[in-house]
Amino acid sequence: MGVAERKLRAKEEMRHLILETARKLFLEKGFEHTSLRNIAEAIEYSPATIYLYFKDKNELFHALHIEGFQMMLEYMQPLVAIPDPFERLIELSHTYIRFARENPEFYDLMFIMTAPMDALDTEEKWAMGDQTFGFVVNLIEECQKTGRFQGKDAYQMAFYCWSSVHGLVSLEIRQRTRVCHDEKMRACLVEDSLAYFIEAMSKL
Amino acid sequence: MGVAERKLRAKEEMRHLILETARKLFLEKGFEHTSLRNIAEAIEYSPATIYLYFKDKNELFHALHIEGFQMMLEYMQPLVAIPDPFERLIELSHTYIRFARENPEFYDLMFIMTAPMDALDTEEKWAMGDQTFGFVVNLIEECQKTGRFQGKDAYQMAFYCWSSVHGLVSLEIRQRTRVCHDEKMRACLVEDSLAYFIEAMSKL
DNA sequence: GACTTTACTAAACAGTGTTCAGTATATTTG
DNA sequence: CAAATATACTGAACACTGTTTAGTAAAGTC
Repeated sequence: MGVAERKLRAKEEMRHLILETARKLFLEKGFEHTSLRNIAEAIEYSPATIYLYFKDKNELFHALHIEGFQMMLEYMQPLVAIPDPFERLIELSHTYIRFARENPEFYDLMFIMTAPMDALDTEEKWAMGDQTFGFVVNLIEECQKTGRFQGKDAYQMAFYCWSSVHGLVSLEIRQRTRVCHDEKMRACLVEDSLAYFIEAMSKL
Repeated sequence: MGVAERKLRAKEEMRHLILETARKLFLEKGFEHTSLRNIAEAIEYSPATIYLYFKDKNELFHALHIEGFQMMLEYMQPLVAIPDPFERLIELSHTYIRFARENPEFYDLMFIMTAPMDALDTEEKWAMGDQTFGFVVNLIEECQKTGRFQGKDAYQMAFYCWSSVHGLVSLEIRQRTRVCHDEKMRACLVEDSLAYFIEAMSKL
């Protein structure tokens, strides 16, 4: 019978509504300044209702952080057109930084905040991160076929690349570029450091 | 007259008591699970008293994060005995990681959390970070005198080094090393990546 | 001894995430 | 169709949080 199916669909729609409203509010006012009560008010339901669709706030964060990875994937789409894997790796770094800068709240959620990770059970792995990371590993392996990164472990190398770019971006997002007094220099601190990274990679 | 001096001393002692108690509780239960009320209870004063010594919670965090930099400085002390600047740079990286691992809460406060930075006024610079960063810049300049990093900007290079090591450490602290399923590999993910970084540095 | 300053606090305010008993509606069953 | 059950939702409470303010009691000054 179609009743059960309709109910299931309604339940999923409600989940979606909560998620989209949460995302909208988070992007408008930031994570720090958005509460479950704000979200509940926006969808015109009681706060308790949210708990019928998400175990707790961390699980809501976790669901949103999956959306973040999908967004990131869209950013990365154009990269497939670049034939040379090393050039693709360089462009990946630039795109990664651009994603972080254009979506700082999402970047925070995906790679800095603890909340979405707390929603994972102990010993449960980080599926979204895992999948995305897999692409980088493959890319490194492709680079190795063209003679680069010889004798290096692709997995290890991928982590190194990721952490290098994350280091730059996360310092900027969390305001630590304020060590730099010169405003002009601060603006290109990340880009110029990335240039050093790329130079280093080309020599490895 | 000695009355004013005694009062000033008492005020400073009280500030110190709050700070030390806060530090103790933060290290015991973590920042997330320690409130101003907890701290007030521990020192057997009312929560409102804390506001006579600190503008708000962020300022307390800021005061603590200065203590963190002093702790870090102590970690770095033995490095002065290393004559070669590049070797000193390498050892600095290792020590930095060791500090982060042995004091994750402090590392978080110093380089990841936004709270202590929010305590700074707009356009006010980050004094502690600035001072510490200065040492790295000097170290890079010394390296340049021995022929390394030619044609690179020392300041820019220092930021690149810092961000590289921070990237590794912050991913670990904020649980993103969970992308790695293999527990054994995960344990040395940071160290092995650091080895790649050092190799890259030696070729720059 | 009266006046003022200082150090402190009780209580409230406005918010947070979360739980649970209860209700109204929708669906299924006899 | 009526009774029983299942579903979706909520009001109100709980136990917190950071922060402010009016008021108090002691200490210091004149």
